[in-house]
Amino acid sequence: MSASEQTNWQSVHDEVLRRIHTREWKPGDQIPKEVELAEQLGCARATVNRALRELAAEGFLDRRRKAGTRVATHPVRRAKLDIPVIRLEIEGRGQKYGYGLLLTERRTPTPEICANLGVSAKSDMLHISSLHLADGKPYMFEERWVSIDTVPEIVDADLSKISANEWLVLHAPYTKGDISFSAVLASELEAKILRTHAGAPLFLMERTTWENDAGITSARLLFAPGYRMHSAI
Amino acid sequence: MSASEQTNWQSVHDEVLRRIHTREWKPGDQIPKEVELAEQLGCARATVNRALRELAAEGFLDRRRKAGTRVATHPVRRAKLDIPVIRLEIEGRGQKYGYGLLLTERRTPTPEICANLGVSAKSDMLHISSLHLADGKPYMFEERWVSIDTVPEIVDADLSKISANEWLVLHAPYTKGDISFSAVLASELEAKILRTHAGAPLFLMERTTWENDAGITSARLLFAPGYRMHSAI
DNA sequence: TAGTGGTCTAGACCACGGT
DNA sequence: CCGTGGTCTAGACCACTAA
Repeated sequence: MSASEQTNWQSVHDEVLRRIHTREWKPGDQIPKEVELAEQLGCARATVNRALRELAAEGFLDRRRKAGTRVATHPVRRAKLDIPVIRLEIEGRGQKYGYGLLLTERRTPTPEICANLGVSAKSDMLHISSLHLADGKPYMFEERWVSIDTVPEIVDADLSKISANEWLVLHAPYTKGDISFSAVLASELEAKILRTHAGAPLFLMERTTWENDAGITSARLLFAPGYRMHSAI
Repeated sequence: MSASEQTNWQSVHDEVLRRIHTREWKPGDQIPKEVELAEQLGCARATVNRALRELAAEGFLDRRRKAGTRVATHPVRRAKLDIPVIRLEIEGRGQKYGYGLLLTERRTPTPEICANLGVSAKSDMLHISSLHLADGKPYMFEERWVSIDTVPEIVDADLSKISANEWLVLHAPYTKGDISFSAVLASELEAKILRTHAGAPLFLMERTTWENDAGITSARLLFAPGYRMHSAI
């Protein structure tokens, strides 16, 4: 405690976390106010503030003006999922990335897609199906709709060379996005594409993005059997 | 720019994000250094630093000493998943939470659990099966192993009243955790418990936690068909 | 209304890492 | 080496909110 030489915000962070872990401060307990902690630990209040702010963001503390800082009673753990471009995810594991464009068509969207993106049924959209491979094996089947109204440049992109996902990342930044995960059964067609059998359990990721309420894209990403998404908490 | 009245770190954050979104600053571009931005926006360098630090944490910027700050070329999106206690997740949606303990037994773990937790095959563990309900319907089936060596107090807990998950949150804080998500098929037993049919696609969440390399618990959480986990990005 | 966290400032020094 | 971000400090004022 007082004997520590280094008094940077990280050491304060770690010290507070230690006291929580050792149950010196229990869930629900009020901890000393910033000024007191700063005195105890021999640093400026701003330093303590930085440490406690991060701990609150990590879910370990609840802070409220006037009420003080308390150890979270139900430490909501926040898993941070990095959602990289698929190519980088595969290459990052040392596998060879492959990509195949299966279909592109320009047409009006299905009612479901309209609802997702919040666009009219007459929207001009690009429908893209593609397959991503890892070491030559099917890895993920992507079905995507892109709003041509919002991103007109997409019609000039060569989507046989660069995946729609990657093109969009570079050319159409979004301001808002939704992502969801679930489990589904492979249909006949999906099974064929992913080289598995109908009825196999597939991990499904659905993403929709907007630029200031203008729908950009809605995608359905179906991963081959055996896929696991993981993270540290 | 100069006309803005409010110059807090959030306005700097938003202004920089705006310049990225409007492609005034494109992926890979170097942006002005902190001192320059502080001058431009009429605030202290610390304020700019705070804003840019958050943007870097959000994945929009890459920052390196001496090399300066650049717009991220592949904006890795970070989805923040809140992993609350199941009871709160259900109650938070306004549904009635129910819980039933199916089985507890004290025994040595399976080889798979040993591998997950990194413990010996002779460990003293508690094996717990339970079912969580939302509005009376099966919601999640939990199968959990808890190390009695690491958390001896668990044997005195009344797990018919409080779920092991919730008990652990209150009494056994962890320092490290893994979480993974995948899709599996329901077995006969699992189908019966979740009141569905064998072969249904189920969303599986697996969690393992440690306290300084001492394994605490490993859990397999099987969600009823139709479960979707989602998040904003 | 008063106490607590939230933030800003100006200045300083440090640490990393291009050149 | 030396420029850039990373951090600390002391002090100040503000904003929220419990009492």
